[in-house]
Amino acid sequence: MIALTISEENYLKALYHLYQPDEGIGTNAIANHLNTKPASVTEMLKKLSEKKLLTYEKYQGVILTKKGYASALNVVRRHRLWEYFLVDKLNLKWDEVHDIAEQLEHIQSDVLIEKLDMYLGHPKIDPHGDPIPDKEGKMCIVNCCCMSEIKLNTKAKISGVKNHTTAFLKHLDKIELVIGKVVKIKERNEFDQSVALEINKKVLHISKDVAQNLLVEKVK
Amino acid sequence: MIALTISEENYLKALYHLYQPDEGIGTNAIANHLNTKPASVTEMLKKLSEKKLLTYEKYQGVILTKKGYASALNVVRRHRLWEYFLVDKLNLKWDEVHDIAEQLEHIQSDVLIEKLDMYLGHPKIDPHGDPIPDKEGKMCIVNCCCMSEIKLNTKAKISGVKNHTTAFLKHLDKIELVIGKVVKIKERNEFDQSVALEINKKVLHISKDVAQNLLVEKVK
DNA sequence: AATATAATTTAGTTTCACCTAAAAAAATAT
DNA sequence: ATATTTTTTTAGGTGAAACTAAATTATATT
Repeated sequence: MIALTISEENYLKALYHLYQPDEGIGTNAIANHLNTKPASVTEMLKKLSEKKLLTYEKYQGVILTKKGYASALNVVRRHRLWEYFLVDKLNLKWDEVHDIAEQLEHIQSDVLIEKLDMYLGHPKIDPHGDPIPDKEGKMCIVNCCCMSEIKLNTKAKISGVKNHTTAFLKHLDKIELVIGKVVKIKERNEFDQSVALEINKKVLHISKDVAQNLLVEKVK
Repeated sequence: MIALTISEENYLKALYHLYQPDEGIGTNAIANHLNTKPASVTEMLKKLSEKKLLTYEKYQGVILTKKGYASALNVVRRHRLWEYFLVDKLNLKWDEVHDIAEQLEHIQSDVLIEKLDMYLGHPKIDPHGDPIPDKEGKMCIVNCCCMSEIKLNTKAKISGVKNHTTAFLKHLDKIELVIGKVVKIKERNEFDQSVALEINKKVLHISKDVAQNLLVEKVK
């Protein structure tokens, strides 16, 4: 594998996250995701295309190649392992780790990552409920769906978040909706799409915005 | 404190390491230390001088200001804490950690470093025997001197290395001269400045180059 | 003190990753 | 089908941090 710049890695990661089946990813979407401008994206796509990390044709949207996908997954792996480390070993809060992991993910050293993975005990899921790819890019399938799509009166376990912003994560802490908690969906309001949950006999009302960003797993 | 670029931090660190009392540091020395060219150094010195991190006047050599010194020490602190982490927690070998720590030292997050320091138990000495500055820049005085300057028949404990290259550290591993080992200086050869050591009744001959790069502490 | 050598600085380029403004292509609406 | 809007690309520029080559200043030697 050729060494990539931090920017290149960030583009690959963005493409990984923006991927939708049967859709090329647009310049605007990428620019938006990376807080940059479409013109800058076009340039970078040309470069990455020359490196065979993605297939790019003018105006056609972009798709990662096998090689590009593997590189992207590798960045994701590093990011999630570091997040796990920060929370599990250094006791940082789950809302504090994203920006730090954004930096740590770019440290170049395969040995480091292998040793870190070993030290952490080969974790499979990061603190936000996202799966951690292994060395070969394999990761467990998280059998989850969005809280706003689940049927009434089902029991479900909070298994992850879609939104990784500090604001959202802090809000979840405040209402004590942390990963692992088991809830029962009691009511969905037509008017504002808010949801009523039952947690240990108590009722908790959450807004549509919260429900839409929560991932849950059905529980028997 | 203003955020510095990786390059700026590397220059400050170089200046810290190159410091000699009553001497301005020359452009050539810096360029050499950073594997760059004197012309590039001049440019950077101007920039750092504008940021009040050092005092610079054309052709006069350069000296860190209080502010610059503090920033440099902070980089050194981060570097050494990460080295400690890599060896103590991840079980990397002491000759593998330098390049990785060179990258990790630039991660920007005060919280991270405080948590890391706490997690490691506030270590005072890194795996190469160098003192780790605390948050305020204070560090313990390592009362050591060069193996090639020590008197005959003194007992001494290996306490650090001057040379941090992989080649040197691997060599030390091979001859089992690791930090903490207690030796007695038995003989110094006029001819090649090589040194004979006694370690547990056995005799070990080390070259001038090894002796010059080993730091020792006298032992009663 | 004059000259040779070494160190340092200036001037002019390069590369990377970004930018703005304008042009071109594609998608959408009338 | 044409016009409008949106998306994407091109063209030209910027700042950071490096570079080379040439000029300048400092130091060392005779």
